[in-house]
Formats: sequence, structure tokens, C-alpha cells
Amino acid sequence: MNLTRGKDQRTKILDAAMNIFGKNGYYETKIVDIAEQAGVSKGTIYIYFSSKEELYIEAHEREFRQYLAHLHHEVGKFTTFKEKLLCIAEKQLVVFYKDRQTPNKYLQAYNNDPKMIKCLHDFLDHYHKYVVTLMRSEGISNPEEHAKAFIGMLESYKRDIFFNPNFDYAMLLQTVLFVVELFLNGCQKD
Amino acid sequence: MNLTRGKDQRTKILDAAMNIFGKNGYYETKIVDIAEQAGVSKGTIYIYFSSKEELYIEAHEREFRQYLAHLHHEVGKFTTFKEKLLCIAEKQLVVFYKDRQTPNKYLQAYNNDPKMIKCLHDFLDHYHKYVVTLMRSEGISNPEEHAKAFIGMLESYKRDIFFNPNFDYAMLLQTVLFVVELFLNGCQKD
Amino acid sequence: MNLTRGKDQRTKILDAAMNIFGKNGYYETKIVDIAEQAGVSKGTIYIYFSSKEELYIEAHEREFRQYLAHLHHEVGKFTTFKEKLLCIAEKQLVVFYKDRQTPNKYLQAYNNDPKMIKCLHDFLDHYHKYVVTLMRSEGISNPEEHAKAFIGMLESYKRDIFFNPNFDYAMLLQTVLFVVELFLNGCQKD
Amino acid sequence: MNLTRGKDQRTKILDAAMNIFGKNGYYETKIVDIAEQAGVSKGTIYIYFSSKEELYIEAHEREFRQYLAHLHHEVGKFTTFKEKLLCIAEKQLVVFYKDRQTPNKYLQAYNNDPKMIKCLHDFLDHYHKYVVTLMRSEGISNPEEHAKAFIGMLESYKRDIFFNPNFDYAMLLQTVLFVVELFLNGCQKD
DNA sequence: CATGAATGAGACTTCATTCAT
DNA sequence: TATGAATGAAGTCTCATTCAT
Repeated sequence: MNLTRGKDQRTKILDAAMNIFGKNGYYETKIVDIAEQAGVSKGTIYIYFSSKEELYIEAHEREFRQYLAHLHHEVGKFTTFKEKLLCIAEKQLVVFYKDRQTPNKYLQAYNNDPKMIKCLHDFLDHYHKYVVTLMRSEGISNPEEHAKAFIGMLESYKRDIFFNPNFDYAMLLQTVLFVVELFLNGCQKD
Repeated sequence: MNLTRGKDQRTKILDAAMNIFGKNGYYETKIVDIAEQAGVSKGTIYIYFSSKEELYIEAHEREFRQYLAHLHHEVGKFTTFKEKLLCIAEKQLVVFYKDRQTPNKYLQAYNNDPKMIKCLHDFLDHYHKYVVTLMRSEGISNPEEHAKAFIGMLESYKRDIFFNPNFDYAMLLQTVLFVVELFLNGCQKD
Repeated sequence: MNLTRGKDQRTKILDAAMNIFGKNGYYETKIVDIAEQAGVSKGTIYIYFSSKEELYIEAHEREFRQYLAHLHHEVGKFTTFKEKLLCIAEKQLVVFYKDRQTPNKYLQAYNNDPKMIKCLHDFLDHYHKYVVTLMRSEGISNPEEHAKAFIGMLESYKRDIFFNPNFDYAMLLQTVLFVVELFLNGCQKD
Repeated sequence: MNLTRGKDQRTKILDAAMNIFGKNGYYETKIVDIAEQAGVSKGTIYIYFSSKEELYIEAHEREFRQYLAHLHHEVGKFTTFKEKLLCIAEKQLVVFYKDRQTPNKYLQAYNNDPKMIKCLHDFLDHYHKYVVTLMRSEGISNPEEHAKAFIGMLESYKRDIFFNPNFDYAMLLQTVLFVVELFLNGCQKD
């Protein structure tokens, strides 16, 4: 029971942390805001996490872990290379799309703190490696470079998703198609 | 004489600000650090800039302005589409490469402050429009989307440049070639 | 228990604030001085009051409220007009007399801040209205003007009380008698 | 010529100082505001006055001196006691009336600084002594106390003058008459 | 004499973290 | 475990005063 309760508390705090950090960024987030959102007191947060920084890292690690697991699961449903690329692209853009009300989440600093930097890098490494593996298994040359390029293109649409008020899910799907097409065949002249 | 001195001071402060903000990020930068680096006192900074935020914005606006002017000038030296793409790609990666000792500069938050966000957006808008114009003049379909994708691919290499200790200028040029090739012709199988 | 503690702290801070503001005036008072006198830390003051200005106003409002309640209570003990005037006069001069070691308290600026000005005005309005009511119930003509004059005369003795080292309680009572006599019958020739 | 210029500068600065100090109070006045109003630079002020405090004192001493001289001159035009009282009362209220757009001038702190306190006390001493002399020469008993009371009554109308927007010169004259009448004959019942 | 750029001490206020209950 | 009052380090910004020109 205690364990369960403890787990609930941790989860509630991590949820609230992800929410508030995403909305306001690391520096503009106050521990007390997270506590309020989580429905606990400031002191309670320090029972489960040793510092604001650690809370930030744990919240993000959980998020990243969940995303990779989800991605792996979804991509597994497809068989052709193009389908898999479309799936990866769609999943990445959907992440942005879901959070389009709180764009700062993806524009925030991953500040100087080595642990916070490591946290982001580890995720990106996993993500890239996942895409690299896919590329390699398809016989793509230079799989590392191709993976970077593919992911970079997708990243580049987040501004649109966040700041173009007309961007809807239909446009998202068009973008997915466009990026995969460009990746596979290069730019198209009229 | 006074004017000159005043201009010197402003420039010294902007240089120091860009340097320290780049190294430490907005929140971890103390005004007194910038003052020290610029060789002036705290108070002097407030003669030329009304707040830390304004200093941040002005320093970045100057940087962005200079980059766009430089890019325009350099790209103007070339005539073919591919050459121009190579030039844009090289310039963008060289920016990262020059600052590879202070990678945070390009990983920093552009935080919640509306003015600071606007500052970055304005730059990105100008940069994108520049590339869009180039695409359009070459008869590329969907010039907006192609521009985003092209710029996104380049962005994606900054992690390599910053964190791969073996990354040198030769690799940079290879990357430039790779990206442009991918953009023009799509991915290549072995 | 918490509530009690909280109330204690608030009271301790308000007491210290009144004391130090009275001794040094608004501008020459540092929050840390009040904190020290109250036996709490700087930060604690900001738990109970949102700013130095608010603390100043709340401390004075409490003081004013208490004075008016006290005055009302004391005057109620008397029945004749002259007795009531004597009571009002004595109470006002006693306030000065009690604080004669910290004269600045009554010579301080009520500075430009609109809220701080309002705080003083509200008190003076209440005080005047109280005296006006008394005048009117006695059938005095022009009760407003008479009230102002009466209060003004009393005010004018504070310099004596504060700066004449020989001023004692006997002199205070003589002054009270003199003022009321003058108010009722006008000046006296030898 | 230099001397004359020097005198001009001093005068200009004292005028500006009185103006700005009156409007904003000692602490909310910046030397640079006075400099601007006087049409000189900050540095120039320090040629003629050694500190902000000294400037404050000198500006007020000049003002007080001028007022007493003026008062003496005006009262000298009258012969009866009542006329002289009316003259004193009118002059005092007119001072407030003229500055009714900048009421803070007469609500400002005379802060803790001993020199600034002395400056005000010296003026009040002179003023009181002047009225005392008049009282004594008329055979009024207790001339000190009567003088204080008389001056106090007048002071008490400044709130009206400053904060009652309907207060005009006619009301001022009525007040003068009322105060002198009250002083001479005591309060009046209907 | 006059200027105004530069200085730097010092104040207010915030907020992560602690700890007694 | 949970709380939230208390702490105090630290940062931004102001402004009287100085001094080189």
C-alpha cells in the first residue's frame, strides 16, 4: 500500500513536472508550481527527488523512454522501408502537434548542466541509432548521415506546427509524405 | 570622440554579451560576468541597455543581421543552384564549427519571453525566406517546404560538430556535399 | 498552532516595522533591519507581506485603527463637551509624548506613493469625522472648520513635545487645558 | 561676468531643486532631474553644491528666508492686531494655495538627517518667534502657546487646500476670517 | 567652468531547499 | 510520509558621486 502510494506520488509529481517544465522551461518553473499541479506540498517533492534538476531529468528520461518504446512498437507494424519512414515521421510530428499549445516545450534550453545535457543526448543517440539501424537494414549507404538528415528535416517543421495557426492534421500528413518523398527521391522541379 | 567611445563601449558590451550568453545561456549569465568580460562595470551596461533581456535581444539581433548579410554576400558569388546550396550549407555548418568550443550557444533556450522568442523567429523567417527565394527562382515545387527541409537537415548536424571530437573541416565539407546531394537526388542505396 | 504561529510572526513583523519605520522613515529603513528587529529572516517578511510598501501601509493602518478604537472608547467615558475635548486633546498629545524618543515617526514623509498617501488620508478623514460629529452634536456652527482648527492646534505642539527636553506630563496637561480653553473662549489678554 | 554667471547657475539650480524636491520629495528626486530642469549637467550641480543633501538644505533655507522677509514686510503694512493676524493667516494659506498642484511639497519627510531637521526647525523657530513677538506686543498672555495654537490651526487647513478640488481663493479668505475669529473669540454655537 | 560617461555600493526581492512538527 | 514556514544566498537594477576631457 505504501509502495503503491509512493508510486502514485512519484508519478503525479513526474506528470506535473513534465507539464510545467514544458510550459515554462526549467528556469521559469518554480518547484511550488509543480507541487500545486501535482496536489502535493513542496516538501513532498524533496522526498522523492533530491533537487529540481533531478526532477527535470527524471521527468524527461521517462518521457523519452516512453516515446522510444511507442515508436518501436508502432514501426513494427509496418514492413516496407517507405512505410516505416512514414511512420517515424508521423510519430515525430504528432509529438509536436499534440503539444502545439505549449510550444516552449520543444524550444526550451537544455541548459549547461552536464546531467541535463547528457539526458537529452542519450535520447537523441537512441533515437538516431534506431533510425540508423533501419537505414542500414535497407542497404542505405552512409546510414548515420542519412538518419541525421531525415530527423533534421522533421525537426524543421516544428516551427510551422507550433506557430502556424492553420496547421492541422491534414497538413501534418502532407508534410510527412513530402519529407519522405524528398528523402527518397530528392527535390522536385515543377 | 564621445560618440566613438560610446560606440566602442556598446560594441564591447555586445561582444561580451554574445560570448557569455552563448557560453552560459540566458539564465546562467550574470550581468556582472558580461561586465567583467567587457572590461566595464555593472552600471555601465545599464547606460547602454535598459535590462538584461534587452541586452540579450540586441546582441542576438546584431549577430543574426550580420549572418544574413554575410550569407547574402557569399551566395552572390555563385551562379548555379547547386553551388548556391553548397554555399548556404557550408556557411551554416561553419557557424557551428567556429563555435564548437561553446556548443551551448546553439542549444540554449529561446525562453518564454515574447520579445526573445520574436527575436529568434524574425531571424528564422528571414533566413527561410532567403532560401525560399532561391528555391523558387530555380523552379523548385513547394519552395517553402523544400527550404524547411534543407535547413532542417543542416541543423541536424550540429550535434556532430559540437560533440564529435573528431569532426574537422574536411568532414564538414563532406557533410555539405552529402546534404546537398541528398537534397537534390534523394537517398542512395549501396 | 500554525495559525497561531503565523499570527505571531505577522504581529512581530508589524511591531518591528512600526518601530523601525518610525525611527528611520520609509526610505532609510531597510527590510533587513525590520527582519532583525523582528527576529526573523528577510525572506520571512516576504511570506507575510508582498513588498516593503505593503508592509509600511499595513503597519500604519493597524496603528491608525487601534488609535481610533482607543479614542472612541476613552471619549465615551465622558459626558460634557469640554470633558470630551479635553480627552481628545490629551489622547493626541499622549501619542506624541509616548513616542518622544523617536520624533521622526511624526515628522516623516508620507511620500508620493498613492497607496501610502491614501493610507494617511483615510486615517485623517476618520479622525476628523469623529471630531466633527462631536462638534455637531454640541450645536457648534461650522463643525468641519472647527474640527480642523482644533486638531491643528494640537498638532502644533508636537514640536514642543519632541524637542523641548523639559516637556513633561504636567506640561502636557497644561497644554491640553490651554488648547481647550482657547478653543472655547478665544485668546486671553493679561 | 564669471561671478554673475556663477550666480545665475546657482540660482537656476536652486530654483529647479525647490521645484523637483517639492514635487517628488527628497528620496524620489534624482539629481539628474534637477539638472535637466535647471538646464545644466549633473556635474555642474556638484560644482556649486557638495551633495544632494546640501542642495536640499540650501534650497529650503533660501525659500524660508524669502518667506519670512516677505511676511515681515507684508505684516508691517497693518497696524491693528486683528489685521496682522489676518495678514499672517492669509500669507500662510496662500503659500499652500500657490503650490496646490504639487501638494507633496508640504507633506514631504524632513528626514533623519540632522542637518535637514535643523533646517526645518530653524525656520519654524523663526516663524514662531515672529508670531510670539506680535502676541506679546499685544499683551496676550502665554504668547508662546498662543502662537503655536494659531499657527497649528492654519497648518490644519492645508489638507483642504491641497485635496479639496473646490477650494478656491474665496474659501481661502473665509478660512482666514474663521481662524482669526476662532482665535480671538473661541468657538461659536449656532 | 562644464560635461556626462563611468563607477560600484547597496537595496529589494525571489525561490530552492531544509527541518521541526 | 507529508507539510509548509523559515531561511539566506544571490541577482538585477538604481543613482549619488567622481573625474578625464
